[in-house]
Amino acid sequence: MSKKNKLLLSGCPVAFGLNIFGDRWSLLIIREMMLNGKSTNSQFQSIEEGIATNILADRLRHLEEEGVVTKERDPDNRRSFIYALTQKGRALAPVVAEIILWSGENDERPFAKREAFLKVKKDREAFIEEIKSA
Amino acid sequence: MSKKNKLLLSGCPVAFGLNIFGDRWSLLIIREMMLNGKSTNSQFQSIEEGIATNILADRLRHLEEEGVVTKERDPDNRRSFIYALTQKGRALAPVVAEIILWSGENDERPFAKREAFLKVKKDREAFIEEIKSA
DNA sequence: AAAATTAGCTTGCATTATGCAAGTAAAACC
DNA sequence: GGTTTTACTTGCATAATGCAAGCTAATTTT
Repeated sequence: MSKKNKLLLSGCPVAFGLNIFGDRWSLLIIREMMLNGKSTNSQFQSIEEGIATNILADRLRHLEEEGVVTKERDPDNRRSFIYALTQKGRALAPVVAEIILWSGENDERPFAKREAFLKVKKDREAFIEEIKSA
Repeated sequence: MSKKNKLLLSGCPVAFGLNIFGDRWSLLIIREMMLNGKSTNSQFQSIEEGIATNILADRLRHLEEEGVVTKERDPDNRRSFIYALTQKGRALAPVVAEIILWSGENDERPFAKREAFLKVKKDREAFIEEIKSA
């Protein structure tokens, strides 16, 4: 999402959001933080869908620039950085929750993972609250 | 979204959704159908952000293949096609609603359009119901 | 204290997606 | 019958993504 195209200039809220997380990877990185407790570059590199290291670096930089995540040295291992969701980033929990709900209702593939779906479906508010108060 | 990459094979619900609407344009097309009553190729071509005609054709084809929209001849103008959201497509209303809410809370640009945000914020359920029962 | 390893990148290059302008075909209008 | 409308497709330029290798700093190992 390094392009400065017209999406930026339309005042539309959908376009605004897409400019920040509307690409192939950003929401997957955010998913890892929200659902799987990942927080470092190397942990993100191991995400199942396989993100290239240059793209990962670009997306983390972008999310940081947009105020969705923070980047800080890990005090216990100073060659590592810890990425964490900001309040603005945690506020994306309802978006992630609704995507999970929609996909859970529509994904008929036998290998579809339903754990997250069942959790959100059981108690959407608890799921969101858990992330927001993290 | 014509790529057959690993996102398809991860059983993750977030990845499943992204494969269907996680690109720069699909949700904008869906937005036009949900919010602005647009339904034909030429109407989509006039969306403010400016989509190329080949990309538009590709995305409409993909959304149709995924069962999000239907494509039918306009009986009143047989050179035109009418695209309409399926039940599966209308079920994306909560996703769109949450993106609008998040953006509305975070978009500080002076030219940000707040109409949709205010509407969803005032009564999220009514907004969703209006789309689902359309 | 050197050597090896870990972590987080960057770089160069191939592949793929996107964007733009022009063109095509069928239907409708005059 | 000629022009316009509608929905595309095509060819080509530009940009994004993916892949493998390389680099630097911090840490661990020997």
